[in-house]
Amino acid sequence: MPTTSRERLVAAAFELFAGQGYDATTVDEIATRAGTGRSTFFRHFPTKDDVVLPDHEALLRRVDERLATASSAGLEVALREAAGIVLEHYLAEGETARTRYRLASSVPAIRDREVASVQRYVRLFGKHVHRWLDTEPDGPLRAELVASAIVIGHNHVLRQWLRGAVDDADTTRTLVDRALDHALAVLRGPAAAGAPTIVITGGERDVEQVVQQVRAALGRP
Amino acid sequence: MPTTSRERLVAAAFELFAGQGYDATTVDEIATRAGTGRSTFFRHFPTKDDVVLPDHEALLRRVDERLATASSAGLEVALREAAGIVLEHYLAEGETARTRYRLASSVPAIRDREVASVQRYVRLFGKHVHRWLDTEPDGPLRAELVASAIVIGHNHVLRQWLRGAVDDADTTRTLVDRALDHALAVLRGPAAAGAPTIVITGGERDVEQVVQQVRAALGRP
DNA sequence: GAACTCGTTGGTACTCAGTATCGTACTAGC
DNA sequence: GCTAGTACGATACTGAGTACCAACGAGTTC
Repeated sequence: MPTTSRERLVAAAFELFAGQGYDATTVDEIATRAGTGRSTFFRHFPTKDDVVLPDHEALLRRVDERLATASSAGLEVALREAAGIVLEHYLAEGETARTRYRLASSVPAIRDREVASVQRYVRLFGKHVHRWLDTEPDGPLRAELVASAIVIGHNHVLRQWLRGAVDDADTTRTLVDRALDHALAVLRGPAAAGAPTIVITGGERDVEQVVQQVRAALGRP
Repeated sequence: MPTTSRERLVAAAFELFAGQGYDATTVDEIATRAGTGRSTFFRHFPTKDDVVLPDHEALLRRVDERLATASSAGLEVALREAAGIVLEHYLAEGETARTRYRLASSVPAIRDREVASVQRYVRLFGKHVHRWLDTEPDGPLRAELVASAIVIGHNHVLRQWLRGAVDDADTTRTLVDRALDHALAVLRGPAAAGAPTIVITGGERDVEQVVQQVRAALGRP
């Protein structure tokens, strides 16, 4: 079983971090346990954190590619699928992702790195959403809101899966879809200048019922 | 003018960072320029970054206090005022805040710290919004969305002021108010289970016009 | 005024992350 | 068999952050 030194380093790091904690573990120990030199560690990972962090670069690239090909009509689908790419990556990682999550929950250094990564996804989504909103009033702000809403919706459900509160992959996918309904409502509901914008989410969409609700909501029938 | 050593350290750090860059400046240099010892630096600031970062602790505490006293009816007002507390802090800081912004824009280490700080505000807002949404469906997710939307709206305008794109304080306040309209729309638009929830933002709220819009939107008149 | 706190400071020594560099072993291709 | 490229190990260095101790000055008490 001659795994690569990179893989051995990752395995050793996960074991040591779990066993004696992140701060109490030195890069020297990780390298020694992996049967390699300290130089090799830093040749594979720029910092100590990176050995347990996922490869966001590749993931961001794939998300970027999916969003870049989105047409105006297919924007929502593209956003959902882009979020799906990330979700599927984590689901495929399985237990590794969950171990990392527990680590990030207890080690501030790793948590901060993760937060910074999340920000990169928000910026990426924002870049593309902005392309579709740039003619609209408050386009840049709304693009940022939508992008962040999508990432939050996705991560909200992802965390449930990482914690083990949800275990089934299909259930997780369904929940993400529902969470993205909320997120995309932000996209559909611009604050128009002339005619008001109306967002209807959830429930049965019986016209007369909705109309009645509108009359009631506006207060003066 | 015997300023405290803490103040001298902050001043020295800003000067050196601006002059020769963040990475090229050592804590030793900062301490020497401030006419103090290296020990004194770390006695005042836990890390090198912290010397130029704002005192988020105090700010978070004040925001927390404002939100804690919010009644159900005054929730939106409380959220706006809480955001206002942060805005006023930056406006009062003036040029210092702008210098820090330029620093954070160019130094990844500082930018990451700022991103982590922003996350703390989101969590704080989320904690309080959650109290008001916990009976509603998808309360935790919606609370997170609203909290993040408020912080994004606030920061979106704040950044314009920091960059100097907006210079007048009153204009900035007005823009934040408008940005928070978008953010709070997320709060008002829950995805109800039975009856749909309807969010109407912007424009004239003439009932018949809205009803007509609803009929058109739902497609089957 | 001497002794006694107590908070602020400076100095020294240490650990460890991260960088730079050099020599070496292994492999591929000609 | 030779060479170019690549992965590796070892060493030495910088600088952030920690731990500890000794000194100084301003009260305070006897």
